[in-house]
Parts: sequence; C-alpha cells; structure tokens
Amino acid sequence: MRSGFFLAVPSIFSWSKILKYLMRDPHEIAYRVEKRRIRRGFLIDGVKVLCEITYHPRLKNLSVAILNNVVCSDSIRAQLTDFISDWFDLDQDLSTFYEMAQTDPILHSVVKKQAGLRLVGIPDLFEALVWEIVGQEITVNFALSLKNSFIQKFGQTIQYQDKTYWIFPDPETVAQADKETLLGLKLTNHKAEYLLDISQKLARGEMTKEHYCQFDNFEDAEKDMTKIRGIGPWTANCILMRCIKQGDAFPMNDVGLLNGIKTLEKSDQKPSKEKMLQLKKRWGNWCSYAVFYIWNNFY
DNA sequence: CACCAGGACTCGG
DNA sequence: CCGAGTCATGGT
Repeated sequence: MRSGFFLAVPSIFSWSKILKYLMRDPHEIAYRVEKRRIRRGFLIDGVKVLCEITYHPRLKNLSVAILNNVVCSDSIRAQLTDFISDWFDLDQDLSTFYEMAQTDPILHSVVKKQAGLRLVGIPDLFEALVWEIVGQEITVNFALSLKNSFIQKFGQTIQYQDKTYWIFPDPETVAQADKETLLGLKLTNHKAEYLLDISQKLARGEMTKEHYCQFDNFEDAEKDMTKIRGIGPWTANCILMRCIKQGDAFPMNDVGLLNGIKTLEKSDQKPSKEKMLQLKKRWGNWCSYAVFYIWNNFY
C-alpha cells in the first residue's frame, strides 16, 4: 500500500545540482540518494515514516511517496510538506538573485556554474544545531563523518527491502546521554558539553525554531542566539541561513567563504573585513544564497 | 613536525 | 570592544 502526494517546483530549479550537493558525502546516512531519488526516514507523531522523493521534469513537480506501511494522514502530509519545502527552499523565487548575480563580478561565474541549485536547508533546528556545532573549526569531510557516527549512536532505524534507513535523533534521546558517550564519538570536550546542554534545552522546550523565526532582522536573531553557550557568530549565522532562512545571514569570518572569494577574485590573500562588510551590503537579502553558492562552487 | 580546517571560550587590557 | 592564548581531531 503506497500513499503520497505532489509538490510543485519553482521555475529556477535543478534537481541534478541538488542531488550533487546531497551526494557530496558517499557515506551519508541521514538520507539515501539512489537513481535520482531521495529516501529519508522520519519520526512523525511517534510513527516511523520512510519517504521517497522523485522529480518529474515534465510535470515540474516532486512526488513524495511513503514506502513503508503507513497511511499518509493529513498531519503526516503537512509535516512532510513543510520539511521538504524547507529542505529545497521551494517557496523562494530566485529571479532577483539571478538578476543581481548577472552583473556581480564575484557571483557571475558562480551562478552560471550552479544554475538552479537551491539553498539546501536543515529544516529541523536540532539537526541544524548538531551539524553546525560539530562542524566548528574542522574540515567538512571530518564533520560529515562525525555527524554520521552521531546519527548511528542515537538514531532509530527503519528496515525496508534489506536496507537500513536512519532517522535523525531526538534531542530527548541525546539529552539523556552522558558526556563520555559523546566523547567516544571523537567530539571535543567543549562540543560534547555544548551538545548536551542544547539537547536539554530543546527537550525542555527552552529553545524552539518558532522563537528564532520571530525576529525580522538577522542581527537581533544572532544576538539572541549567541547567548547560548557553544553558539558563536559563525554558528548563529549558519543556522539562520540554513534553518531559519534569514536571507541576510552572513558568516563573514567563515574560512571556506573567505577562501572561496579569494579564489574567485584570483587574489593572493583573503578579503579584508571591510571588503566583507561591503559584500554584505551589496548582496543584502541574498547573502545566504551567495554564501551557499560560493561554498559549493569548488566542490 | 607544522599547519590548516565552513570556531568558541575565557581572560587581561 | 579586541587580541592573544587555549582547546584538541585528522588530513596533508
């Protein structure tokens, strides 16, 4: 028994570019990409749901099918719709970004090369926090491998046709762990403490995505978010970019961003702070897209 | 061995 | 507010 639904796709949209991004880690277990389809497991209203997303170019839509034996209730459908729309940023019109990029010396080639890539978000606040905190000051590849061990340590699984699908852990589960368990994943002392602390805050309802979505400018949201131990300016901006979807979020000191701009400008040194402030102003509400495109331009 | 990788904290000034 | 020192994994 299969059940599912469809989601319309915006005009500037490249499934291939999205899949390429999603396949940057061959060992990724938060989802699985196979034959141009994405499968991902969820825990929705206490029920394990395995869904498969397929792109239909002619119909310009995505089909979302539930593979395991679960009826697609209105609630499940609504939550999957929210998640997937957020994941691939389906509700955003990129035309003004592309217009701006056309005459922008840095973005021009980047947008051309990655035409149709959407800002791949991290819809779940806990997952975004884990990813960004784990990723502090290490290479992306190392961060990806740590994230996978984290999921395998705390996540539940769905078995389907001889394959295992992992569900990203709940904060409640991680909140009950002891620090040694996290240290065993090769996280540093600091990161283990940050993650325990934040899991407990989420589990107790002291941190919610809705709260951070209330701010209408990113400065206020950043200021509020950096009150939390373990969240500095870089982490706050990354979460605002990829989870809260603040267009003007801009991790200005990010090493990858600085190196990317350096390469694009064929310069022998990283851009200055003044230069970065100029770019922030120039890119305005499209800063987050600019950053995401630059990050992925050299992969 | 040094240095870097999509940083954050504390503390002294 | 800012700079230096500290933390501490893994690849090159």
